Amino acid sequence: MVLSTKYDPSEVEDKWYQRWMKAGFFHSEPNPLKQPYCIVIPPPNVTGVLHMGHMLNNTIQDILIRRARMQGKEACWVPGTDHASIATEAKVVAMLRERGIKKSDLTREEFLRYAWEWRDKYGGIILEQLKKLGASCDWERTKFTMDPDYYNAVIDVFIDLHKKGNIYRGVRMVNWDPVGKTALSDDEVHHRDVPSKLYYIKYPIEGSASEFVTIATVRPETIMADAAICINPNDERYTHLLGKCAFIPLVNRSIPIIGDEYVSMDFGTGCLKVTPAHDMNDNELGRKHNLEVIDILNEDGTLNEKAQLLVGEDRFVARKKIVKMLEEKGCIEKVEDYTSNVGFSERTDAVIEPRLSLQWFLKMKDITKPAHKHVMNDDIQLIPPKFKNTYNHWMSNVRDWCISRQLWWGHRIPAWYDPIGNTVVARTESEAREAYNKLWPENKGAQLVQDSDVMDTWFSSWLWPMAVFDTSVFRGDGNKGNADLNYYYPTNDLVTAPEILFFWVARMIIAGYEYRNDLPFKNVYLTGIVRDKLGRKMSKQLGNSPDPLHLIANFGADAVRSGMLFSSPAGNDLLYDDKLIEQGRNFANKIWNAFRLVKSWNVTELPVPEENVVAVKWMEAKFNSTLAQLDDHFSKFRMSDALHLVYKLIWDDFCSWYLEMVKPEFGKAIDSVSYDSTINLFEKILKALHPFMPFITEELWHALVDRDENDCIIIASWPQPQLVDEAIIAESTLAFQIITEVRNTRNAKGLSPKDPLQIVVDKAGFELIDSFWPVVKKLSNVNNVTIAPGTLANAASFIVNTSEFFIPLEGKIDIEKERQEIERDIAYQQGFLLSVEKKLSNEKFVAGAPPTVIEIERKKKLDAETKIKTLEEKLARL
RNA sequence: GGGAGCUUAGCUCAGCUGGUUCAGAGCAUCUGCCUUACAAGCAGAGGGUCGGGGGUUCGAACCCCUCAGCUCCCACCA
Repeated sequence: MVLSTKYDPSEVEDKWYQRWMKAGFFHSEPNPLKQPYCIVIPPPNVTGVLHMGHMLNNTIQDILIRRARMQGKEACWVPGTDHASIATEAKVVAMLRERGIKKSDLTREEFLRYAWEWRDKYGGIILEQLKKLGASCDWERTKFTMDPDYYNAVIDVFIDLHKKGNIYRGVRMVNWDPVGKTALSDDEVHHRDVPSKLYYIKYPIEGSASEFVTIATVRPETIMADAAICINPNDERYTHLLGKCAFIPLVNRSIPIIGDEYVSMDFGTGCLKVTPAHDMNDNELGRKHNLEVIDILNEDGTLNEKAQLLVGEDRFVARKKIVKMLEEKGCIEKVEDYTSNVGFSERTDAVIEPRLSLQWFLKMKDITKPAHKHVMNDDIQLIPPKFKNTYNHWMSNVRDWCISRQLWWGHRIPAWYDPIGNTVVARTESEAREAYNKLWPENKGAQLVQDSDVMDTWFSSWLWPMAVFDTSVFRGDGNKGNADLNYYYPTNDLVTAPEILFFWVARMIIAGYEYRNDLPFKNVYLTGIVRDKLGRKMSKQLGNSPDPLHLIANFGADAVRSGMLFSSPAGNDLLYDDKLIEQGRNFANKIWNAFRLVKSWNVTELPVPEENVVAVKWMEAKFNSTLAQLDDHFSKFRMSDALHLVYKLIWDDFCSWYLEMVKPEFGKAIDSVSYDSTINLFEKILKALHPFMPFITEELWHALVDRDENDCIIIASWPQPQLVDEAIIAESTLAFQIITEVRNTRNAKGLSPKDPLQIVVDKAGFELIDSFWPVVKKLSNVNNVTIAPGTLANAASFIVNTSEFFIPLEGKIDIEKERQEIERDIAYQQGFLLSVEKKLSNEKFVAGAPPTVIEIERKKKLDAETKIKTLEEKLARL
């Protein structure tokens, strides 16, 4: 069999993914004999396509799941998608527009039919892409937040929380998108600095013809909605106006002049026009001072009748026109250039209008308490822990959650209204009718209309860790849940992005305590954002995001997975560079070639060479030591460090050292004992690597040894930690130093690696490594080690651990160069010695430092003295 | 404005309780090698006053103060 020198992942990856699926390795069922280990996927938007953020996030989840599976746990990774009401509705609207259909021409039912059609066609794409990455999700459990049972669960929650008095309907300021005609959550609003103007407008004071008060505003078109003028009560310039009234220019409506410390004295004129209907802060102020709310804008951003002026004009057109009108009236004192921070809709890019709107809200104050507490006391751990502070800050200042959205795609609010504004909340129209008739028997027969809004997407995804298993526990009827829920919940780890810590993570914790009185997961691993190598966020506009599927096609999923992880500490952003993926590919290739080497060996019954005995013992020790560190890294979610460890184990320890130690000479066979040991070690290493690089490890697992097709590494048992032979590792360090020194000597003297050399050393030096001599001889091509006291002339020499080693080299020594090197060494050692002596002669150090530290310093001193002595002798010889 | 965090090699970052695993890793760079597993490789090497200043301590990358720069989150002053 001829194997290519390059590893080709393309066939291998699809082949194994299919076999794993066929064998059902991803599927999990409750098993009382096994410990459950469960992750619920952060459900990607149904509209989504895989981007680099998903790649990182899901790679980490897959690593955790695969390792847990190998550890013998009942590993269950539940996949699914989120209906993402705003994003999906936007895509459907866009699709309809392309077909020449306007949303406004459709009925709700017609629109939803298109929406489902769309989701049936495109909704599964992202999950298929995850398969390419190797994600070992339990696809039989795939869930969608608008599956019928999930849909009903969301309705149940609304009804239950309403019954408990936690959901109410109220007039509140929301971020209004006048183009999308919908309320947006704060995260759907992006702020940008835009150049604008600050207009100074004069309001005449009532009862004093010549007196004015001047306010500064960027929104002159809203003056008709003013309810007051506010000054700071400490501002002596204006205190005399308190209690008086002023006229709004053009419309000549009288408004009171009030005082509040909210107003800053040094901004603008120190006088603020208060417009409760069109500004968040003014709204607060208005509520505080009981001001009238005058809403002069329509839902599309045009002025309405209440404005009296410019009715029907768009707000920005109105702004220009009103400025002109004010100028004509002489009401503008001056206009300044100004940069204001304006909110834009993430979806339509329209300027956000703070707007009063009748919305449904969830009271957050009480319901958040357990969620707050259990993160602060570490029942739920955030990783990295710095996010605890952020979480605390947010949970201490929660606002009520606006849960209604003016969209059609989503869970429709189960509220019905009669023509005079009475409201009933119920699961179905007939239940609503029944309830209504009971409450208002006198209105029996009145027309009931269901609220046309749907709920915020997060109001469904906050149930995710429970609802993926059981959607029947949200009715508040004491249902304790099914076997799945009781087995898998609480889940173990959640892997997600920090930017949705509040929108999603916190709310799942809230829902978990509300409906299960238990945490939804124990650990929250917050990944960083994937940026380009210049540190910019990846975005479509910049075109700086590579297509993950292309990367997988070009480099293989294993390379992409490991490449991403090479540089991704928890919570830190990842600066993506193709170099990382190349490194991953090179790594796969390295393993492949190690396999090719081992596979090329002829095995026969031979005596085991001395160096192989040492090599196997050493590699075992190295493996066990690495495994212990690996398990430690995993326990702390240090995934990148864990990978680096395995990388080093394979590349340095296994390939560079171990295989070179046992590798038979060209054309010669290997003994069966060494071969079996090598296979055994290789298998263990593949296991340790499998969570990171599932495909190549599975391929080699089968290529290395003939196995049954279903005897797979994916279900093989994770290696057991064993006692580490520290002595052999310590000895190897010295042996490797000697080998390196010999190689260096060769380099320096221009000697071919093919020419064998000799080493002469005294007894103490020889005994330094004892069992490793055969290894040293093989790896540095030394054919003879002689024990002789004293020094050797005409030889290169080096010092390892205070012993001097000589390599006889007739006529190859450059005396002047040697002298310089030795003198430099001596100078360094003397400086070092001086600092140690200084430390040791410091009485306070000797008195204060722990004995072990002093002992170490004493040894340093002794070693330095010995080295200096050796070096001086060497110098004298020249 | 409120909060959090960062600053260590050319780049990306480790460095856990102050002391030999303390100045590290990977990548990049340089030198020499197409040596029968691997040039996607092998063998080596160089490179840092741990952001500046001050302090605590026998001892500081690590603790405290201070200055400078950067990043993120929240609220955003009309």
